[in-house]
Amino acid sequence: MNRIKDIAKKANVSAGTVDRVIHNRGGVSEKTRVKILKIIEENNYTVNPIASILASKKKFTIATLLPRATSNNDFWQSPKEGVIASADEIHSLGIDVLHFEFDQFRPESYIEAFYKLLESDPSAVLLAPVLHKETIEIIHLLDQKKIPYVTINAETEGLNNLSYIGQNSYKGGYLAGKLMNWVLPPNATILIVEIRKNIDNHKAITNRIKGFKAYFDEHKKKKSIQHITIDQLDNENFVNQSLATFLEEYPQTKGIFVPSSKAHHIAKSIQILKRKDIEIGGFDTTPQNIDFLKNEHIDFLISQKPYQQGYEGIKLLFNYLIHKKEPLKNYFLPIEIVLKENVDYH
Amino acid sequence: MNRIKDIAKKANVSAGTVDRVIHNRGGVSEKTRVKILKIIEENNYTVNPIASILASKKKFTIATLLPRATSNNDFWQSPKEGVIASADEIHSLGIDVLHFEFDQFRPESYIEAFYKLLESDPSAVLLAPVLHKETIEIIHLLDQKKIPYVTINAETEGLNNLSYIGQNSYKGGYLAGKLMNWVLPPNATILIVEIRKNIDNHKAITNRIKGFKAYFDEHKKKKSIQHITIDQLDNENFVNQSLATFLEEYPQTKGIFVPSSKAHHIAKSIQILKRKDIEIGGFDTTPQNIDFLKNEHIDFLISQKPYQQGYEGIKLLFNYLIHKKEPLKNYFLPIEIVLKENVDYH
DNA sequence: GTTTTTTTCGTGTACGTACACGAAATTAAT
DNA sequence: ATTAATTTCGTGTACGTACACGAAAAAAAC
Repeated sequence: MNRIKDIAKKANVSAGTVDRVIHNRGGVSEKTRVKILKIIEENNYTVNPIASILASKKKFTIATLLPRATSNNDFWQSPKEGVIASADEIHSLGIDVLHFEFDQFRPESYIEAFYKLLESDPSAVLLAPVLHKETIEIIHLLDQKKIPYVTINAETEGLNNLSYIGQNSYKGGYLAGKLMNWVLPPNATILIVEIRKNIDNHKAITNRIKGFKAYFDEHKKKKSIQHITIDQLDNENFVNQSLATFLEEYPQTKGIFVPSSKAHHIAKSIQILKRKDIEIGGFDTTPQNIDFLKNEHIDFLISQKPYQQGYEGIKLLFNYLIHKKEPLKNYFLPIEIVLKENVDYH
Repeated sequence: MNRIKDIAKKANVSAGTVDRVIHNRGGVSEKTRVKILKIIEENNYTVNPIASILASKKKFTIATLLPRATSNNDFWQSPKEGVIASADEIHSLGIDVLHFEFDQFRPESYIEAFYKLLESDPSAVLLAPVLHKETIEIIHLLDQKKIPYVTINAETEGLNNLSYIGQNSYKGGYLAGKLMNWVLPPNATILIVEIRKNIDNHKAITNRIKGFKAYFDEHKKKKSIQHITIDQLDNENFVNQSLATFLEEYPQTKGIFVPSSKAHHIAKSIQILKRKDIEIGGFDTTPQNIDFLKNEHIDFLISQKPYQQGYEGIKLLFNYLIHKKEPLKNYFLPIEIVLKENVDYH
């Protein structure tokens, strides 16, 4: 038996007093406080979290702020699923998780969702700061209210976030470089396809490209690396045209690196152009990407483990709120290589 | 409010009666039983596990039966760490996890540990049935006592296990085949190095080899694949000799596949023999293997995610015992590719 | 020394469920 | 109809902690 009662008896005080000491609620003389702490120490007593949660009326709520998944194919579906799975596990432990979503291409919807989130007065927040500028502008409201927050997916500097959970984008690109080098013959030309213009917020993509190039630099593989940017991804003809034009100009192109989750668009065009000799590598195992991985028009994908970002993020906040467990500042998730041969166990 | 009391009130019975229905403890007329079940359904009431655990005196214990890790470098260190981490998380929820270990090369120690485990009268068991024959002989004692058990790491047929958690070895070998093919020039000879003779229990290794060869068969890559078996791994000279002899006979050898966790021994010899042109692939990210991965004498490793095997195994049993959540029969963990470039985030 | 203020701490109830005990209701036996 | 046997169910207490309330003790003010 090692209950609050037992500690109390050993200290010749009541359970209430011990409780006050444990929770730093004051109203206890320094003398008895020290005595009780010593006895707690000696008996290495710890509160029974089960009883504690039951007795405590205070309900914790964690709010999440993530881009809305526009379809089941969307990248953002996965973090959401991870969040929900984690939330389910801790729901019975008195934690509620509220979801707030925004349109990642409409900054104003981000701000709007953020304010709604604030109104819910959460105990903690999980957010994906993909809109960098806006995040910097409003994040101080969380600091001000002393609401702890964890960021996922987008590494962002200058935040007082409790932790970041996600991938090291540079290393992800670097690994992509290695894989691309593996699958390509010597002296091939590589094309890097960027998708949107002026996306100041997608630092991750920039870092991936840096990492990708760094691999070739460091290994003295003198490959020609070209860039194009394709804006109108939804316009299939436009994509085909852009690629066809490029490939005419650079016939030695044997590899295409897509540093975003949109490799499947490129793979589709390459399929239409009947260029079986071109290897494609990209990021994120969305259903569409997986389709092209399976039919061998995409050679490799690198997963950011988005599900885990959501899952671990919620779990971390739970441990912080309930068990007062101080997390690390950064949790870099494994950089997972997904090929046709292992995608099914992914 | 959705408490047992509320359900009781709606059904015009007392909380005790509802409790009896929930736990199938009998002593309730069919009529009221059905009524209560209906009301529970309608209000989708679920017991509060917190209060339930607190009120329940019954303590669950999960026993584990795993090979002893002979050093921190040992493969079996990881599942153990996963088990411990998972056990820590649920300890406060009233679950104790007891560890039983054996020497995987002494079957009698396995039997001995098994009987000790039985004496502890666990609520459930997690075991790695690496000793196949012995497992088949004694596992019925668990069935007999109706103790549910989960197996990890070694896929074994003919067991009444609740679940299996581990890798699909065949697919692991198949993937290794693809990677080996990527890194090798055409027309290279490949050597498969088996480590111990007569290990009837390591079905996984056999399956990996099958998968490995299947890749080359299916892709019509006419590579010459040779085998050797090296017994005395600890005898470094012997290993060097064996490899040197083989390489003399087959000078075209450019790749070595080690379908076990012992690739580092081979890598060391190849390093000594100064054959930088030979690529090595193996399994399991033990510290020693990682060392050779980092110094580029091993090209790739495939991880079985041993930590997750332990972690998820305990978690699954917890959910089964406490939340009565029926698990799937098989949980095949991701087949993770580990290269020098992503090993640090592993 | 008395009263007032402040500090310190003990008591009691609540959290939601589990389960023992025994009372009430129903059914069976006479 | 009475008693006995059986079924059905209500009550009460326990699990260990949190926290409000207010009493007792100590300190301060007069």
